[in-house]
Amino acid sequence: MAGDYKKTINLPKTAFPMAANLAAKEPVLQKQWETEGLYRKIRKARAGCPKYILHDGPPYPTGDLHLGTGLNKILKDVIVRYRTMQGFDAPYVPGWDCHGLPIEHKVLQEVGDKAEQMSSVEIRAICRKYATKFLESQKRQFKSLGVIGDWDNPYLTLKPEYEAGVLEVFARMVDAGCIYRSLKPIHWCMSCATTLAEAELEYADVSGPSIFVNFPLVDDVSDIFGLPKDIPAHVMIWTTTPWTLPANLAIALHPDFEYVAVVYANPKNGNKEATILAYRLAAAVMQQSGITEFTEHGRVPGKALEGKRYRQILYEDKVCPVVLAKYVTLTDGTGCVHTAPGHGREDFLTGCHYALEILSPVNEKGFFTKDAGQFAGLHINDGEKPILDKLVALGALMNSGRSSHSYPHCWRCSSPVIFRATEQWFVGLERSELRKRALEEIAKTKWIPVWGEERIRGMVADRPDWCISRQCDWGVPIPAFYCKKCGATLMTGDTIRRVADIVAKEGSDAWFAKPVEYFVPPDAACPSCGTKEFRKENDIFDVWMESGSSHNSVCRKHPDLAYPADLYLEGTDQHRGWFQLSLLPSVAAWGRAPFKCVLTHGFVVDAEGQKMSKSKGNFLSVDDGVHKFRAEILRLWVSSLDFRNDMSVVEDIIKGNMVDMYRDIRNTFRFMLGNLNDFDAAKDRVPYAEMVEMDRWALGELAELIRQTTAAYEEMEFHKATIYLHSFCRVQMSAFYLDVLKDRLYCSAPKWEERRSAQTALYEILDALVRLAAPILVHTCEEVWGYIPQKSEDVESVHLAHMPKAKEEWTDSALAEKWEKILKLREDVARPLEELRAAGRIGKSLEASIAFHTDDSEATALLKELESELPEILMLSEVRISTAQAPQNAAKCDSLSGVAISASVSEFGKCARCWNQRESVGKNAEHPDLCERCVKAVS
RNA sequence: GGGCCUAUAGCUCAGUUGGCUAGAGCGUUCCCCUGAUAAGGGAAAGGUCACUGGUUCGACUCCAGUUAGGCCCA
Repeated sequence: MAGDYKKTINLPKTAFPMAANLAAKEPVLQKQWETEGLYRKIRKARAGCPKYILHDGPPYPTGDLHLGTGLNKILKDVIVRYRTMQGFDAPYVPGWDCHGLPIEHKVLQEVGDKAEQMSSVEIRAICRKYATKFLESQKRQFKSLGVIGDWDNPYLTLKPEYEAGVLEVFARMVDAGCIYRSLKPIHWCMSCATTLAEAELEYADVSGPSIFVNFPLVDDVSDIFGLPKDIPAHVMIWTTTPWTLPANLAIALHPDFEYVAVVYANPKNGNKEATILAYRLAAAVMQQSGITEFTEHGRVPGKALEGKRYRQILYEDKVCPVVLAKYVTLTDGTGCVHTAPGHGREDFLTGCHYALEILSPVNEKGFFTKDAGQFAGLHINDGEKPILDKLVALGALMNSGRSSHSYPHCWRCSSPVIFRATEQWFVGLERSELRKRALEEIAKTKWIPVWGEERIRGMVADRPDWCISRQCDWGVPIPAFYCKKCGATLMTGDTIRRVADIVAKEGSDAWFAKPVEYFVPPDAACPSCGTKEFRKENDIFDVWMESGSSHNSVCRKHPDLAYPADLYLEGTDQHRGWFQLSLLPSVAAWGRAPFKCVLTHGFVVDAEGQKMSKSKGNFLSVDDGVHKFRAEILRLWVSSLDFRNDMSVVEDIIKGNMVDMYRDIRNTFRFMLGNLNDFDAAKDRVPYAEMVEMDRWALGELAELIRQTTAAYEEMEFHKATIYLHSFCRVQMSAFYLDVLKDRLYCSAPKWEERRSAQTALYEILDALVRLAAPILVHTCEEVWGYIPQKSEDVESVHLAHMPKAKEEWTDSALAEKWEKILKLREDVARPLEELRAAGRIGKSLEASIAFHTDDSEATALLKELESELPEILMLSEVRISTAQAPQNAAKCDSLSGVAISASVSEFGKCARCWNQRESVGKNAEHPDLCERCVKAVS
């Protein structure tokens, strides 16, 4: 009876469940790793090994954790685990960037009006609480992704020792001469009374005035343009910020553009006058100003007008120069640019070039100062009208309208920001050749992808000096002292280190809580006037200075880490952010880049490729991702993408493709585990040379997989590693090798050599596969590891194990070549079988018989050589080779020229045990329903 | 507006120095198996290589531009 024979075959047996049940299993494994202290065990196991330092870029602990931040951590985790398994000591110390405006802003909002009465120390305490709360939430989410690291001891920029490390870097930068204090126009929020970094600006379209103003020339230009001497000449400018006109100190022309003098009758008084503007814009501007009758005179390049003086129209006795600047364009305005060095970045540069005053007659709340003369005391928003009125009265306002353009706003209070010159601390890019040295370090660093180098190079080459002052409370103080008498600055490397020592013990709160005497060296005197009384600096550091000092506070200080780091890995937005602002302090303080290699990834975007944001409603947090897909699926998804591009989240795709992909890999593991159930690697292993050829082929494929996958990990091309792993499970294993192997595994007697041969191959494959996949499928591979009967490496966790190495003997190119042909042949055979199946004549391929028809001697020779193996390999009842004419319906054989294939229903009896249809069935008297092999197997 | 980047089947990716009919896996459709079974196997359909020009005997590949999207900056 068939039922009886079923008991005699070796069906796979394993407790490894088919259903992953990740929702339940992931937290259990994560908890287990935590309680068993896996991270510490790994450190211990790899102690003394070469280090591989991936230095974590600190996220900001506020709001929901973006899935992209989770993706970043997953990528880091894959790298850390891979390096660990390659035998490196690869510690991972995660960190958080805890200070800064966003938290302070939120806290101040929550506290409300009471904030006015609170001290800095009190506000900072609330900020600390806020940061800690979100940090813990983010930590939990990162851990839920299966990311391993020193979660119990992360680095936090708010810890005293971290803060002291920032000051140490700063002290060295001061020693190196890179730090200076200067008046400089910077983005300023009038309502918050603070400077703003670029990152703290939000651009929005605003509608504002758009005016054209004539400034009367003092110097004579009649010869240049061929004008009558008696006509007063002007230069016409255009501006959308009339309130900056009191600060006007120059008018900039492009040196090469052509300028003309236009003569017309002033509509206000009918007087004939001339004004200069760019030739290409002249007619349009005049017509726009409602002047239809005018004549153009001369045509000279801007450089011909350099140094000509004009009168600052708002002030009787002020004379300013015409200057040249290459940033002047002809897209808007007149080609003559109103220049206020105290109110614009380019204006400032031009001002520096021409040694103009950095005039900024506006105070911190936005009111004109006495330097604005008649406008003093007015708020700039209220000053617009008086200014325009005066221009009208003077007949200088040629045109006045409104225009809409993009304008920066404070991210904190959303009010429009201005450029205002104030005293600030700067990192000077030209000091101590910082820019040059930074560029050299960029060239020495490996950038992945390569265009990252071009990107950051451009940014560093063009960036202005770095303003590191912030007028806030939540941060590390800039440890400067000012003489109470003369205002001179006292700040040296040594005074800073003195503060750093105090901060290391007491935290930066001390600066806000203790009097200045606590910090100033006992005998310090003002370098300028000798006074011994000082006041403390109120400004704190830009947070980038803090996170940019992590190379010192973390890499140099942490016992597990090292400087420089092997790798920084963040999104490509950090070329301007953390990468650059870590590079500058590191180069200034220690003379080299803090990293050897920088890897960047794209962003997580929605299904349409649009960026995810809360306002669009397409935002996904890490928690959302884990709940929807589970960490393991998310990890597989992240690993399957080419992360150099943006990655779009399509929920159905992740749920469909990734879950299917996961299942393929999981079931491959399960099949192998089930069939190794009775295999004792110590006793039953078959030496390579004695293995069945197909099993040797499988090991050859495994060797290739190990090579390819390892190379992909090495190049950090995880999507390739993932494809190789999946494709191996799916194509080489499930669709072919494992399918064919079933007969041998199930139907041989348990101890037969050919069965042990197959098991040997399966054992090696399982052993290698589980490690190759472990950096990605951290939970599943750990689960599999627990089911492997005799591990080749006696460690409790797969994450303590090493990456597999292909044995040299496994690679047999002649064998691989031969089997490549066989696999092609298999595809050719499948088509005629499909026809039989469609006709309802066979079900499984074992019921069919195949005949190769050929008169080609080469093909015949090859087929003859394979004849005896082919029934097993192709899972057929019988394979015949015929030199007779092929029948009409024979199928073409693509892989062998001159060969046709015909399929027919086998006439042999079906073995009741192995279900093969073999000639030998019925030949044995004792077991008339068995084939020859099965007779042996049951005897 | 400027710098950098991306664009190949429904999805994720290959496509070497320009060279036969552009590949793979997944998904889809149909079929088989029921001894991996909420598994497994097979077959088929699917692409104007974003678009437009140019260079070339020949372009997915090189060049220019356009469109869409991303990051950074104004």
